[in-house]
Amino acid sequence: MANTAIPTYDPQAIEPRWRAAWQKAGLFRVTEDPAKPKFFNLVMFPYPSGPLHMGHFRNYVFGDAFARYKVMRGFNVLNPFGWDAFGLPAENAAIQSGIPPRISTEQNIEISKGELNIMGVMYAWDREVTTCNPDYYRWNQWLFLKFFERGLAYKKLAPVNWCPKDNTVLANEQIVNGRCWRCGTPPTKRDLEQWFFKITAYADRLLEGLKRLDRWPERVKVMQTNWIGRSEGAEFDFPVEGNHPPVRVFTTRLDTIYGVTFMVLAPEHPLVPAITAPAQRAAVVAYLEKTRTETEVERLSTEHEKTGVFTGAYARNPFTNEQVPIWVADYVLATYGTGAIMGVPGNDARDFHFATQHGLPIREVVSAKPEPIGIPKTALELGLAEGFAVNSGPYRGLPSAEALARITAEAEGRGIGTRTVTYRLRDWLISRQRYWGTPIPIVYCPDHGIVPVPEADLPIELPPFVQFRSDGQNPLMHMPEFVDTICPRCGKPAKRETDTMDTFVDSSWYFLRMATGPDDTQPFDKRKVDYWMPVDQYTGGIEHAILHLLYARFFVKVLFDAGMVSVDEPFAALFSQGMILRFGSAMSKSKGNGVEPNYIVEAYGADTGRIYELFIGPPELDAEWNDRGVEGVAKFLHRVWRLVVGDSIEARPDLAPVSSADLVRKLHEVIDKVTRDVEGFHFNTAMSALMELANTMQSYLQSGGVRDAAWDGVARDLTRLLAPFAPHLAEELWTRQGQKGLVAFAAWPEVDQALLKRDTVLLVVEVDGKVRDRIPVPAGGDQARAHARALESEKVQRSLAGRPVARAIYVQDRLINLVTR
RNA sequence: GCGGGCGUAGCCGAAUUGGUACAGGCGCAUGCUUUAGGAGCAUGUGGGGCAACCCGUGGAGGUUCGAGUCCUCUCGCCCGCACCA
Repeated sequence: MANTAIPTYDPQAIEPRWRAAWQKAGLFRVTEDPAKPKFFNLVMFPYPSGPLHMGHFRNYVFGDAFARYKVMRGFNVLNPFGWDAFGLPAENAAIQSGIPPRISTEQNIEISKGELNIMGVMYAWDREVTTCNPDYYRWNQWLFLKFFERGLAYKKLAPVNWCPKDNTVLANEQIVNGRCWRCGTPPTKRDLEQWFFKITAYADRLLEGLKRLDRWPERVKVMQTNWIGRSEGAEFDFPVEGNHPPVRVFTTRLDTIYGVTFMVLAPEHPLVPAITAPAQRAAVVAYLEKTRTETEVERLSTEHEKTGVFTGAYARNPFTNEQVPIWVADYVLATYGTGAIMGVPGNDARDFHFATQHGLPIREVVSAKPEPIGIPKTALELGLAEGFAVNSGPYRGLPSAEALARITAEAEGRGIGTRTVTYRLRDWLISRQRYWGTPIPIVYCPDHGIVPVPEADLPIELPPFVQFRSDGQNPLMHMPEFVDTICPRCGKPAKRETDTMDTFVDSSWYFLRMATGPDDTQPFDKRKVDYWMPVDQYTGGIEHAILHLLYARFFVKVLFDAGMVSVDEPFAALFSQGMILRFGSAMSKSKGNGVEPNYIVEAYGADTGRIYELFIGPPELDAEWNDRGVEGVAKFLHRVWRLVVGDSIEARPDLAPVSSADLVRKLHEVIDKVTRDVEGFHFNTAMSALMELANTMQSYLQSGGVRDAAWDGVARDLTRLLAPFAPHLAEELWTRQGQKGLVAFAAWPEVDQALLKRDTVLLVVEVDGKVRDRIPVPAGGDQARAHARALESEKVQRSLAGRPVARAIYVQDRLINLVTR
């Protein structure tokens, strides 16, 4: 059947030519043109780890296809890329290999860029951002100073999470299941002076903003909401017997105050040493030592065991005037609320376990009825805590909510408590005791203490070449030429901060830099940023649901308050794509289950790889890579080639004929479907619609259809529909169809609603809800006519078996249901 | 434990508001091509039954003319949070 005069589809021969053409034509080269509608399309920029695999490409192919589509829809599309280039892997690799991070990073970027290119993934490279370049990180330092000026960057001594493997501290967000997010090592606690960003000041704004993000996945919003963990309650003072200050507790259930039978302080609570009685001192000290040396994992593993010791001190319940013992226990966290709680074992499952374990009394204060019904025996029954206050003095018999309101009012009236809101969110710890990051622009002066580096002295450059140490310490600490400086205020000798910034600082504003392009005078250009922001479509992995996406939102809110940007949410629409799995787990270098882009390009061509990634499954779900599936896509593209370029097609007169009108209608159905699917990021169903169109074109030719003008129109539109997804093939076909210019810049096909209409539809006929026949009827017909036609059907008559039709349900052009009962 | 989501063919998966269950791909079967192989192309393909028909979206009920879709219960799987007072 192969006609030697017709060239076959040879992707390796055509693809490089079209990539050169796009570069020459400036695909994705943009300027801020107020006359055109803008579209900021962004994929999360990666860490430059060198060779990519097809798992990485899912994100890039989605982004590239979507950006190309938006160009065809007439938008001024900003489609930039960059490298989140600071961070531990390069430094750790350098310690192993001796190659400086700067060099290995550059090499890795070149490798990755080459692979993006051969897959036809194009970007506005003139706006590339590489975070480890001084012309980027100097603006990190500049922004740090702005945060410092606004009181949003501060230093404090705090018990922090220390990763002994990575030799650095970690932010709370970077502890995943009690382990370091990067290397999986259980962190230990250390008391260190560290730099923080005051993200807690924005807790409510970060929550409120989520409500407006209607084009974000629900699960990401839920995760962020839980992470921020807002809870309303009251702070409340318990006087301590003896000459001690009162202990302040936070509770959301002040209505249970009559049930307090003990109090608990966190081991790190500052009052613990002061109030501990001499007789208990040894036991308390031993307990503090034990909790201190335990890792998070060890504390988690003893989850159900509520350890603690009595301090020997007593507090007084201001409502009952009862004496209650004060304990220390590590189930109370120093970093949440006030670091102290009132123990209400009759209503709180944790307090119940603690009381049971240590023989403390349990009193019923919440009951299902307005009178006591007896203490619940299991923790399960606790926590179902809404009911009526009982054993609660003047408040007994009141519903929980009312008791809460009244007791809170009394506490406020007596000046011993106030309504407060507490968050689970902690301030963002940004110090890292590592070399490969942005130096924090601070100087320590013996006379002036913490002194910010003046803007004019920026950047504080990271020494490009350093001697790494076997003990894992930050090499900067041991470089006098870096550390020794003078105080910007008094000129006397002073020391530089040697900690560097968390790399999540770098990624919190890179999109603003991309919206600006190269600029020596400022971190970003407000005019350009106002034009491009917010990001209209942001695509990346779910692993950043909290970390990066929360930090970036925080940054933009701060910059909004500073008048530097005009939006306070950076990402209008977010898409979190699933991973590509192979042999059951995520593709990765270490597992050796990656598929290399080079292999795909050489074996099938870049377009096959791209379409397969789009077709493999629902974009938001993980998908298993299947080598045979790739071949199926390759067959599809070969078929498209034969159809469009004009190879002969075997006639099949035995098949149901496809008319020219059928073909054109199918085209418009597919235009409609693909357009809606792409807008909704349903690339898998968009690809299957394109396959259907090709199958219909095949059937048309098989049943004797000819390649006339209508056919040519269909072929041209198929080419345009393919352009964002199989861009090389589409360009080649476009040229072979005699079209001028690049299909990349052609207009996206429009649906002709009139052509979607059918003259005749197949009406489903049901009898008592069961499908009995399908009959052709004129489209848009009325019920009476359809009913009459349905009754003519032999199959319908057989089903009715003479029974009268009691009523009929009619859905125009879809079905008629004849009901006999 | 709390929160979110998901169970459809041998496999991956489609199905506006409740209206023809299974589009598209893989696999499989058959055929074509003088094709050296597991290549290429085409056709067919949920199960049962000779047929008329019957059955079929994890399971059991329910609402409805009509349920993959809505409701109740139940089983299984995945993800997130996890002593947050």
